[in-house]
Order: sequence, then C-alpha cells, then structure tokens
Amino acid sequence: MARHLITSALPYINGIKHLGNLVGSQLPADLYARYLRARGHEVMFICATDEHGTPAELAAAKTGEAVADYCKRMHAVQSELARGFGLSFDHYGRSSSPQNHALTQHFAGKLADNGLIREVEERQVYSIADGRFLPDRYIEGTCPNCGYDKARGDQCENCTKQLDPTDLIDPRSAISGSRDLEVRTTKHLYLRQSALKDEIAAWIDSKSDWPILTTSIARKWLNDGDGLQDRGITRDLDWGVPVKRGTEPWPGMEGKVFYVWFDAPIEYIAATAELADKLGEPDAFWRRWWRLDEGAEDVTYTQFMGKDNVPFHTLSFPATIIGSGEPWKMVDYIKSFNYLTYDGGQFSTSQGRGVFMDHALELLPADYWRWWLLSHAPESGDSEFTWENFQTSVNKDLADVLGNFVSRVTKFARSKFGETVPEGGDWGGRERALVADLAERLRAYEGFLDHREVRKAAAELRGIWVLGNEYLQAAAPWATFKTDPHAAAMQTRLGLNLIRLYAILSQPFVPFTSEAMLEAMQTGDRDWPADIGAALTILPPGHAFTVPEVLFAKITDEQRAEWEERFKGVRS
RNA sequence: GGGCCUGUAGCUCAACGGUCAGAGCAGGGCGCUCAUAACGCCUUGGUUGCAGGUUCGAAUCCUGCCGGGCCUACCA
Repeated sequence: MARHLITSALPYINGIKHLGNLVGSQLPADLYARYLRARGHEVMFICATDEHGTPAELAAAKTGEAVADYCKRMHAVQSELARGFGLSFDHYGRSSSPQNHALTQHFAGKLADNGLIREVEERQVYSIADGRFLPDRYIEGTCPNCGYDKARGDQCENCTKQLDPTDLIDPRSAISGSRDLEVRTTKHLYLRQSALKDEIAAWIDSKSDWPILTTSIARKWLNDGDGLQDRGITRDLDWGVPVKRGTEPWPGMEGKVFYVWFDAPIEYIAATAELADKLGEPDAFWRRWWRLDEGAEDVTYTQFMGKDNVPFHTLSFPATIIGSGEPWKMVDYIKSFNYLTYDGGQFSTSQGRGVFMDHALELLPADYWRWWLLSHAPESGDSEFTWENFQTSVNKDLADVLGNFVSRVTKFARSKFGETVPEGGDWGGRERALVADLAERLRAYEGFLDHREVRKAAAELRGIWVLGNEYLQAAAPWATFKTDPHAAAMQTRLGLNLIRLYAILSQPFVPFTSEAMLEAMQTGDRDWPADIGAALTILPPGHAFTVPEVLFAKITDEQRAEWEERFKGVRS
C-alpha cells in the first residue's frame, strides 16, 4: 500500500466549465484517484475553485453581487456539478479560504526572508471611471501596426503584433469603454525566479518520464530569451489574499493582494488543511501529505492539468516551494493534456460554444460523458468532440458491448434458472482460457493506469468487456442448456460473476454504472481481483441477483440532431 | 518573428530503428438467436503529407517544403 497525493488544476470560479476543462484535469485525475483507491492505496485527492483575479471581480460586478458572495455561490454550483460527474475529491476547497490566506502569506514571508523578493516600481494604466488599474488585456484601442480598432493592450488579435498598452491609439477601458485613463506609478513584489533558474532546470531535467508536452513547455520558458524571468506576484485589486510578510504587515504594500497565480497552487496545500479543519483533525493530518519532515517522504504526488497550466506548475509554483527553503513536498509527475475542440473549433466559455457541465448532465447520465471523454482524452494532440463520434462510441462501447452483455447474461439466467446463481457443472478448458485471457488483459489495463495512460486504459477495458461476449458466443449456454443443463448452469454462473468483475474493473471510468451492476448482483464485495479465477467464483450458487434496468439507453439519431442544433450556437 | 506539438486505412487512434504498418468504428460476407436488431467469426481498405538524406534496415532519425494546432510570460 502506497500513499498517493493527487491534485487537479483548479477550475476558475468564473462560470460553469465546459467538457474541455473537465477532460483536461478533473476527470483524468478522478480516474487515477479511483483506480489507486480500488487497488488499496491511500489517496488524498484535492481540488478547489480558483477564486481570485480580475475576471472574478468583473463577473461579480456583472451579476451585481459582492465578489465574495458571487464566489461562494459559484463554488456551490461547481461543487454540485463535480458531484454530478462523480468526481471523488477528498476535498473540494476554495482558494479564498482563511487557510490559503495564511499559507500564501507564509510562503511570501519565507521568500522575502531568503532574499527572493524584490520590489519594482511600475507604470500601469489606471481607469478613473472604473476606479481600478487595468490589466493590459483589459485595455482596448486601435492597433498602431494594422489599424484594427479592437486591439488589446497585450496583443493585437488581428495582426498578432505584441503591444504595450501605451502603444494603442485611442485607448479605452474594455470594461466600461471609458477613455478616462491615465498612467500611474505603482509598486509591486516580484518573485526572483531568475535566481532559481538553475535549480528548477536541474529538477526538470531529472524528470525523464514526464510527458513531452510538460517538459517542452517548461524548457521553453526556462531557455527562451534571457531565460526564466522574475514575475510579479502582487496586484492592485481588492479581492484576493492581502499582501503580508508572514503574519506581519508589509510596509508599502497596503491595499494590495497577491497575484492569483501565486496563491492558486498554494491552495492545493491549503485545501488539505481545510479538510483537516472540517474533520476536526490536527495539523498533522494534512502535514503528513505535504511536509517531507512530517511524514510525506513516502508520498507520490501527481498533478493533472491542461497545457495552459504547465508553466505555472513546472516553474512558478516550484520556485515558490524551493525558494521557501522549507521541506515541502514537490510534484513527482505532471500529467498534462492538450485541448478538446468542439466540432472543428474551440470550446468557448465566453461565446458559449460547446457543451458545458450543467447541460451535459441534463442530457445524459455522467457515465456517458466520462466514458467518451476519457476514452478520447487529448493526450497526444488536441482531440475533437463531434456529436456523431460521441453517439457512435457511446452506443457501441457502453450500450452494445458492456450494457448488452449484462442484459443478455442476467435475462438468460433468470429465464432458465430463476433469480439466483445456478449451481452445478465444472470449468473446462474454455473457462480456463478465458481466465488466462482476462489475466493478461488485466495486467495491461493496470499497467496503463499505473502510468496514467488514459486512452490506452480505456481501450484495454473495452477489450476486457469484449472477452465476455466472445466467451458467451463460444460457450453458447442457450444451446448447452438443451443437452447439458449443468454445463449451462456453470457457464451462466461464470457470466454473472463476470458482471461483478466488470463492475469492479470499470468503476474508475463509469462509477455510477459500476454501482448499479454491483447492486444488481447484490454484492458489496468490490475487492480488486488479485486472482481472476478466484474472483470469478465470488458469487456462489444460490446467491440471489436481480436483472437491472437497461444500463445504457442508446442515443438516437433524433437526439443527436437535436443536440447538435442546440449547442452549435450561443449558450442559452 | 521565435518555439513546441502534429500530419498513419473513409473516421478516431496505436506502432516511438527491425517479423507481411495494427485496433475500434464505418463498408462487405457468414454464423448465432441468450440479449438494448444486440453478439461472434471472416473480410475489403494505407506509395505512413511531399521531396531528399543517414542506415544492412525508416512511419520512426536528419534537412527542406506544405497543411493543422498550441504557446510566447499583466486573463486564468
């Protein structure tokens, strides 16, 4: 039994996430967590909402709520959706928690003590009408290069030229449209990442087994131009973690907060502390996961994230931890994903293009989405969601291969032997061959999951399901029943036991269906099989079972057409 | 502009220097009838984007070109 710490990138608080967000971090992380728990390991699976930053403030302003209220409400919404998708977090925290405030301030204090913080005077655009400093991208104007009149302060989307907000002709606030802007001087803290460059580079170089996507992005940032740049870790905002040096005030930094990307990863740790507090446990409860000097030496830590998150997890957060000089647990493996695209284009939260978590659950049970998304996870490149592919895959894999297997076994058993596991007959060569085939495929399945190979694991699981259908076809209990009822009883008994086995093996992918299968088999024995032969005799002769409802109804052409139409436009 | 990833059967992908380039779906044929017209078996189908090069041997390594995607540090 090993100890596994697993974190999913934090979904931003600003609205309901789409399927692309889900498959890029939370869902594969959940798959891995469920698998490791099923194997008997001790797992701490952490996620949280990322609540700070300008977009949260603006989203709250739009609904007329105080930002704290907005975040509280949206956290509840996201939390409910996570439950709906079966995401088995041990804790779903909030980056705005008191625990995260304290820990973020602690890290900043340590970094300052170690000489890794410097103060920088900056000139930034202030909007008088909005009463706030504007991040570069929230300033709009005419591009001096191409004349495009909706260029943003960081870059012109039309000609892709990188810009400085002061380059813009006729600049205005993207929030209010106000032209009443001025450049003001403001002071900010910078994390001296450049001083830690060599240490971080050596650390990255030691991770030879990480996905290329992860290491290539890290190396790019480490080596590009002048190398790893120092990074501002404070902002002139109201909503966030107030800048403090540990528990002490930070002279000159009054009224400022830490940058959202500084406090967000720290929330992984703080969320674990939130859990301890919720359970009434002492600090040791969470520190044994995070402090090498307090019990975390034997922890394996895996992070899951979309590729846009990689720089922060390979560079900024490690810089924070290394720079603290304290023995915090660093990540052992970073699993990163490309993007899921929607019908040829991008999923878009702002444009409402694509399928979002709430709508997805209105249409179909979570397992349909979990299966499709995980079996098509964008591991090697971007992958595309189309309704046609979704319909075909789900109908074939879930309804025909798995669902129908359960259906044919239980209905046959009930009609010939009643609703108890039939007795009589002994295994022969065919059954032993099946066990051998299952054992071989199970080894492969476990290997893929151990290495977080999501798509391959899904393909292997499907192969395991197929073995059941192949066996039935070859054994043909409906035929043997006429000539040798004992043999038919044995074959049927094996089929029923296969259902229990499949429920256990499929649980990481389709947990709700897995539960329904176990319930139908009326068993609570969900031990991961150490020995397939033994696992297929757990349900003994005479054990009662029930015939479950159809596990997966097929998606009809009419449904597909309707959904295709409904989700191609703007979110309603 | 720079960098990274990617281009393999109609579709989605595997194979990451070495037996005839594999699998699922789709297409064709046969079988079965327990089952959600489901399942099983067999089968059609590829000059591995293009052009060179390295090697006994290349989808795989190198160079160039063409196409797709992403990143480029004050959105997160």
